[in-house]
Amino acid sequence: MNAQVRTETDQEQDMGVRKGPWTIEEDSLLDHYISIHGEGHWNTAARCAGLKRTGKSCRLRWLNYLRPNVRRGNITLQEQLLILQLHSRWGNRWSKIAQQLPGRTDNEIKNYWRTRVQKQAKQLKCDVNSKQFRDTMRYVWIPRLIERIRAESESPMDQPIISTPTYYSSQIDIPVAASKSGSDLMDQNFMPEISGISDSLDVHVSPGSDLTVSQNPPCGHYSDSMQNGSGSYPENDCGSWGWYRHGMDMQGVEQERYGLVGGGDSLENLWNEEDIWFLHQQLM
DNA sequence: AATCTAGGCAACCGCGCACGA
DNA sequence: TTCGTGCGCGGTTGCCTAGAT
Repeated sequence: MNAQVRTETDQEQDMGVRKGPWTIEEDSLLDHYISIHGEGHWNTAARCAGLKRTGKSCRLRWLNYLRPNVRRGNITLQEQLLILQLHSRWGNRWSKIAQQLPGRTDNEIKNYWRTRVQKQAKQLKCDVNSKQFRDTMRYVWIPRLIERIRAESESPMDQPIISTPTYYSSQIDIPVAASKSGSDLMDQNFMPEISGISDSLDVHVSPGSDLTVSQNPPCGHYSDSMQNGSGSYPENDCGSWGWYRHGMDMQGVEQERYGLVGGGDSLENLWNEEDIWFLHQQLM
């Protein structure tokens, strides 16, 4: 390293900047400072609050932990569903996705994705960006989640114990309250029979898990028609499922079988705006 | 009971953007 | 226009813990 180019890290070390887990005292100092001066100006906050932390570290601690109304743990089915859908639309735009999940942080959603979703991709022996994985998510997991949401709404006594009661108020009864069954959350025009598709994918979801695949076909088992393309689908503004607009067979099949018309991106329409808006309202 | 391993999560790092001087 | 600073974001790392052996 050029001796004259001092990095931020070098300077932090000189200043005795603390790293690692936050202590209760540090939390208290930061919380107290922000309660008086408000958010922002993180470097100033770190300095004036008497914290030997970087502004970045203070900001992160506040946003991910100290901030009021931060929800922790227990990603709900509805939230999982929304995450899957929004990720399909926006890709790894974690902060943008987090904005649609009140109380959730981008970090938490990112961790959820990496630990739960990517784990499933690993079990499938394929990449999260592969067509197989996307199809599995679309045709198996999302319908499965919707079914579970519907099942829970129909038998509220079976609902799991929730850590944040205010969130799980009666309004969580999504399908009933909005005259939409769980499956209605998915635009039927875009959902072929789940069984048929999942059979063709040779993928089965374990009944008791959210995103658990019980049979793991290597990607090579995937039918040629489903593997049309390179296997990598660069993300675009229309979502990480942008591959769908590239003349994939499934699009033609769906259009033929379900009468898709119009020039819209069929994955964009996997859920319509109303569905996404409605789910979002349930989470507010 | 001790050790190993994998999962989950908090925190850090580096990059890029916005903005003001 | 350039430079410095602050901030936000996505990617990565490393620690802690629970379960398996």
